[in-house]
Amino acid sequence: MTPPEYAAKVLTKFQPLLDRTPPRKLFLKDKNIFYIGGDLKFASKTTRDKMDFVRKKGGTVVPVYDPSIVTHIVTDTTPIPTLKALALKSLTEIPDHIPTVLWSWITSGNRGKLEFEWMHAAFSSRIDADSSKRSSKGKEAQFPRQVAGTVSGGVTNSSVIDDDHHPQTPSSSLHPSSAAPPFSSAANPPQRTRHASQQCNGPEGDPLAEYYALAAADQESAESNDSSDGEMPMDEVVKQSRRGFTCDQRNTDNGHCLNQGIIDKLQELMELHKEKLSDHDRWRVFSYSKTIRALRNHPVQIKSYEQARAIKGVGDKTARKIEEIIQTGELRRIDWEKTPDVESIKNFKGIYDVGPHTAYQWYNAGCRTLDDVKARKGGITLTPTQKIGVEYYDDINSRMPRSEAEQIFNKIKPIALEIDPMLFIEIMGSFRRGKADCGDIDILITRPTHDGKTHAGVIRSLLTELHVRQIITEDLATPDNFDGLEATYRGLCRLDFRSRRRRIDILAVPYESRGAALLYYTGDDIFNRAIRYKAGSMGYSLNQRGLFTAVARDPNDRRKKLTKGYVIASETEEEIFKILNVPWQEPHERVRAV
DNA sequence: TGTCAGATCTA
DNA sequence: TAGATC
DNA sequence: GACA
Ligand SMILES: O=c1ccn([C@H]2C[C@H](O)[C@@H](COP(=O)(O)OP(=O)(O)OP(=O)(O)O)O2)c(=O)[nH]1
Ligand SMILES: [Mg+2]
Repeated sequence: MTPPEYAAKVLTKFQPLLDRTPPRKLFLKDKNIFYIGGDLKFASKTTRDKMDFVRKKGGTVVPVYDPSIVTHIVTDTTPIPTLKALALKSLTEIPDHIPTVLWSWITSGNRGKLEFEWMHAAFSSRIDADSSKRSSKGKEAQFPRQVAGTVSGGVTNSSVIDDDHHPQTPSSSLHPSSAAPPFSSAANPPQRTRHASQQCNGPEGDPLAEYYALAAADQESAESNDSSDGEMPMDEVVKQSRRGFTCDQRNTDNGHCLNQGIIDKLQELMELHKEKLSDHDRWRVFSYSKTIRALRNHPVQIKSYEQARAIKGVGDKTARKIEEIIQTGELRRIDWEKTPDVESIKNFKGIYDVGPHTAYQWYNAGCRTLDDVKARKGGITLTPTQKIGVEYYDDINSRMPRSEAEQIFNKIKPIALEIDPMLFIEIMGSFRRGKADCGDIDILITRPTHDGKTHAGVIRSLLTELHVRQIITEDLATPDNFDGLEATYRGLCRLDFRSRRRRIDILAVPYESRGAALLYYTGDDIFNRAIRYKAGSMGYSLNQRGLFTAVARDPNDRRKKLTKGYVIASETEEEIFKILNVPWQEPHERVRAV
């Protein structure tokens, strides 16, 4: 568990406490305090009293320093211990919107109203730090949107906004500044109807106590090796990386999200970028999805550019967008990206085996609707797979209840076991993650070799049998080798003759690869990419066969492997997690998609 | 400025 | 090899 | 789009 996660947990856990005291006395409401007492590892009596005080006044005590969460650092000690507590090497690394104040600032609230932060600045060098600081960054000029119609007849809609020339904010002249309603109305009301509950009391009445030990322990293990850069921590200096690995961070079980308004807008924009063709747009989607995930797990309402910017993965551009959403409730870039092709492209891509390239090809051939495609308008051609995709368009694009996936699997499994009772056959993907609905059925097959036999040949038998029984009805992609230990199959299947068609995938792997295969096939896809990325950053390579070391890559084309490397783990998921220093997560915890 | 996962199947 | 998909 |  990472420090921010502790913070998040604590924050959500004690939110209900805020309800008790009359609002006007809660002068620390919305303040997230990181308090630095005398001793880091041990919360002394007075420290605990102070924390209690903070909470009583509506504040939140954050047990671990995370600049994206903390609003105030309260310290009565000198810079050195303070920096140590923050894991920073210089006071200048503290963002300007987080003031470092003395305890006296907190108590000043007792006189009716908190005094100015600068009056209680702990360090003169940071006297200018101010929590009320808002973006006030150099405002970007406004740009007129270019000829709107340029792309419509054009070929490659790649969301061609070169950011240097067309900033995210289209001119208001085109979108007559229709004074949008303040964002607050949309995102504000975290109706606190619940009351403080019993569960909040930990040992000794300090509900945070249990977290200190955990956090401290975790700090050590996390910071000692997992700097997310994979570089050696040279000195004592631990610099706060802005990069982290998505696979390391579980989702916080946020019932409701304080930043839903922001998320909705960014998501809408992301969905538009998904329909574009260029690599640039693909990476934007990658980036936005990261931001959205971060916002989902963020326990605090984002209220400023600075606050947004403090979140890992949120850079200048996105922070500006968030600021716009906060201030106006709108995001003009959405209208910019909402080009006429988006809808057609989205529909075309719904056809199985049609991706961005084919979709635009057809669009440029004059197709606009599915009927156009069916009519082969513009002389377009379809592959056999795509024809199946058109025929079962609706089936393929609907998800099935978990129970149906289970029923189908329960038909398939006995058939497989009849072929070879020693088979290991499991249902994977979203089903294994416990999802209530499944986009398809993913089946993993392998077989122990203790008795000197293998599952060679069973894929052929199984597929044949499933066809005969009309469980599998169409093939989409058949294995390279039907009789090997490795095979991937894709097709359509159905529970019975009156059921919808469902997508089915079968993966067979050698027994030694079962751990890596389980890991891969459980996903989700984002989690896989993240853990593989982490592996790569640590000098390993991870795929469905195993975790490899010493994989040499072509420096010119990094996708090309020069050496296969050596397997160092593949039989269990656990060993792979362990080596990669990824906290163990059950399948249902490996959800990263937004 | 390069990287953001790594593999299989099809045409 | 590129495109689509897992 | 973000980050090293
Ligand atoms: O780009 C991808 C897609 C999928 N997978 C892995 C993870 C995923 O869990 C599994 C099965 O893929 P599928 O497309 O079936 O996803 P799912 O997680 O099962 O979700 P759904 O319910 O949409 O099928 O294959 C990847 O590693 N990368
Ligand atoms: Mg699936």
